Amino acid sequence: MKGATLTELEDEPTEQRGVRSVIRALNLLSAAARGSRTLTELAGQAGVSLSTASRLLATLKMADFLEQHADGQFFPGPELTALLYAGDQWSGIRKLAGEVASSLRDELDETVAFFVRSGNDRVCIESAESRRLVRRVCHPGERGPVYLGAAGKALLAFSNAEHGYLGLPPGTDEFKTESGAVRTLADLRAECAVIRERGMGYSGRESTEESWAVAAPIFQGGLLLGVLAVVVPMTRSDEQYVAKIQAALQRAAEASSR
Amino acid sequence: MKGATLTELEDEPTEQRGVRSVIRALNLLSAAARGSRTLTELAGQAGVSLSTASRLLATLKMADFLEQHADGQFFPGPELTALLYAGDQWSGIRKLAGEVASSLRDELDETVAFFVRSGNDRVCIESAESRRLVRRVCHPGERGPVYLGAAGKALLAFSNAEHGYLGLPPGTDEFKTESGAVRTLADLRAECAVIRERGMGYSGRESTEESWAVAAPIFQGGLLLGVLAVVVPMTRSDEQYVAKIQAALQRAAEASSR
DNA sequence: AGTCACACTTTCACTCTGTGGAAGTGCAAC
DNA sequence: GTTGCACTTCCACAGAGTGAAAGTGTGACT
Repeated sequence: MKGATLTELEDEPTEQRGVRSVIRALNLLSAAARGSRTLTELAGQAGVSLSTASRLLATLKMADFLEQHADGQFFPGPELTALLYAGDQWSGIRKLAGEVASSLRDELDETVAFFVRSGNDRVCIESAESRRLVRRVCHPGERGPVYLGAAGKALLAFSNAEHGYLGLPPGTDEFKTESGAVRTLADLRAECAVIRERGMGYSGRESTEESWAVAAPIFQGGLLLGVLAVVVPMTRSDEQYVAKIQAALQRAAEASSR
Repeated sequence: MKGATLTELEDEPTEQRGVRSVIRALNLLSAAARGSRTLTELAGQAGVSLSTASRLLATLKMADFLEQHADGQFFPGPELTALLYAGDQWSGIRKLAGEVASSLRDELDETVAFFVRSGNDRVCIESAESRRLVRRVCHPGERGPVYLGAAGKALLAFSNAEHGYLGLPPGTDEFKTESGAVRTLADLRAECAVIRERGMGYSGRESTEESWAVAAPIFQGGLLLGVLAVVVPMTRSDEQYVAKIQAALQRAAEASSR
């Protein structure tokens, strides 16, 4: 859960702790933008006392980052909307992403998602969901470190590395996958090389225990726009099936690159 | 300028003043999302001392709302991207909006924008810019009160008024247009009636001195999604031209309503 | 009508957080 | 070398932000 991660910033023992009231307010804002509505719910998510939440929410409301309907519920406000759309670097890509994703979904009936790199995270900006009873969902806004999962590693492998290198926190050279496996920076480099060679990223049980994924880059004029990923529950993971999906993904990705 | 309006919250003499550090942080965030990059610039825009700005920006960075490149410049961070795509109430609409806007732009070679209502503001979420030398620009994220301009008034006129009535601050019954003209609440009601009758909003020198606009509603299943607006510099405002644009807009809006 | 439960707001005294001036750092230009 | 600039860190102090508790309002159940 995301709330937890952010909240941790508050009681980070060593190093800088940031401005407390600001961190709390941002937590509340995130929670509201992700669908929490009532004061109590928001306060809970952000781990803040009711009175404090009330005060901070009032501030966010004054600044037009949130609005409050007559029944007391909080919703994203106009300034937040404006901010998000003003800063959106991907508006152009998204249309393409949506089309590719849903046509591939129709072909495979598996969830297909489009990821871009933002800072050191991979963020899903568009997805088309499988219609099967057992499915891996992946909603726009899903976010995680670039160095985990097929999509993230593909973003790393095919980017021209203008960003801070490989996205690991400075000084780190080991990290864990969701299943507990330990990877080193050298592993990661090696994986990226393999991915570049194969033209496609693959991962199993990495960002989620129960699913695997393949991800292929989409280029436009030699520039990496993002990656197209097929995410599948572990319950469907036999060899031929994986091969079939890889082939379809390859085709789709190449068709939409220019 | 927007910065000023938000900053005013800080030294509002009477009534609640909100949590100071939060307001300042939000100012910095707005400024960054709107294109300010360096510490000094951001601090200036938000009216905050350098040391404070530095501390608050560090906090925003820790929370992933901003990221900072190697050269020190600040950019919107992954959490903002995630929020944009996670909470987006308009994701479905936006695709449609983009298509309609750019095809109408191609037809008229005037800037076409798509507005939705968020709180008591109209916000541009998509636009296609005229290619003429003299043009009115309108970027996604542009925001203003609902009761000003063709787009805003069209949003008012065709909505089912579920929102707080007409969007004027409670107790107000007069307001000024950009050109200084004074309007009353009664005027506004009357205008809305006319707009409903004509099926289209019109305004001249209202949200900007130097341009006029027409705006038509887009419905989906009887529900107002937003309005499509053509915004044109005053330098092109003869009668036939206005009529031509109105006709084209009407056609486009009806074609994309269902 | 009366009681209870719940969701939220306001108050207030205390404390610890956030503040801004000044000093420090690092870099690029001259 | 020296100067100027952009930014960061330090620190003592003031007052901003905090949370417990009391207050308000609403809706449900009896």
